[in-house]
Amino acid sequence: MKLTTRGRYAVTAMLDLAINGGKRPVSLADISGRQEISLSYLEQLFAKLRREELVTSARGPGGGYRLARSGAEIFVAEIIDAVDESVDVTNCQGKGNCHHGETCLTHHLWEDLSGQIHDFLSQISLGDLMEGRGCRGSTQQSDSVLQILSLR
Amino acid sequence: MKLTTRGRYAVTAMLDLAINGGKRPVSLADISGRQEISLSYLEQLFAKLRREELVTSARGPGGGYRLARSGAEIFVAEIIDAVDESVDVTNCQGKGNCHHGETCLTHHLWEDLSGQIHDFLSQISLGDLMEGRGCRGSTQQSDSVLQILSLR
DNA sequence: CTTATTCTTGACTAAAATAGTCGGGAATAA
DNA sequence: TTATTCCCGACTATTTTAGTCAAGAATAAG
Repeated sequence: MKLTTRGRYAVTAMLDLAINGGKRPVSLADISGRQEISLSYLEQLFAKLRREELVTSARGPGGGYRLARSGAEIFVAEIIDAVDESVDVTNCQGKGNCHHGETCLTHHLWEDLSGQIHDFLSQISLGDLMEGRGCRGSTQQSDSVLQILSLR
Repeated sequence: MKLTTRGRYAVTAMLDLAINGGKRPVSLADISGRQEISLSYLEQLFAKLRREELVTSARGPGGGYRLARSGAEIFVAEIIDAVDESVDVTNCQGKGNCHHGETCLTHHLWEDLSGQIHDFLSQISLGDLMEGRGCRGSTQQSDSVLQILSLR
């Protein structure tokens, strides 16, 4: 698992879709306008999201994308995995050129950290994010996400 | 906090220093040879590590670098912070262009995740890594790191 | 004192990843 | 029939990462 701004874009876009997608699908043009992400870039991202069956698409006027499942069943980790290619395993793994143990040890460190990040993001669904805090207005909101995210 | 291969290089190099550094300082040429990291690249990294006072240097023949503190007192998070410039805060923060709350929410998500990663890596010292598993030979080792890293 | 060693610094280059663009097409609802 | 929207591949620009190069300062060892 890799964490880049691409993953952020994807999660933001999916969250937009979860919030603004009711009965009608949501067009990428709408998401692009609201989230200020380049339309063509969104197209690239959603091609991957569709391949991973996180969204379904409908062409033509009034078309767009829908979540393939409910927001409560789509987790942040899935979204990131869909758009960010997996990390290339470095140095010692496979090649056997592990000189003194150090390389291998740090390798395990990164692998495990990566696992922890994955676990963390696998617990958070789009539904959780939707219930959480907004940006404008009140500072009161449901505690569900705040607990998970340990936001103050 | 950012996680890149640069951080991996730095931790690997520091671990090499922790293991091979006894009374005498360790030259970058040695680390370069053992860890197969470009000497000049190491120089750049150690310039930053020195600025953050994680290592001390000695010039001249027999010179090199030493850990500024004992390995038990130097944590992985410090090393990564020293070499990887802090992440640029994206979109909604500061600018106030937070359209519907979504942007802001994901922003918090990333911030909190970043905090969790930082906490995780702040608990692991070079000393912990040294006590852990090597690459060659036996699969038996002390449990200290294994517990922290939850390696099998 | 001389010299080889090693850090120190800054500028530069190469390669890779990321972000974004462009154009042509296919499906389809209005 | 047409405007809308997804679909797809190739292309470009920008940024980051990794690595190079060269000149110089400190210093231990001979």
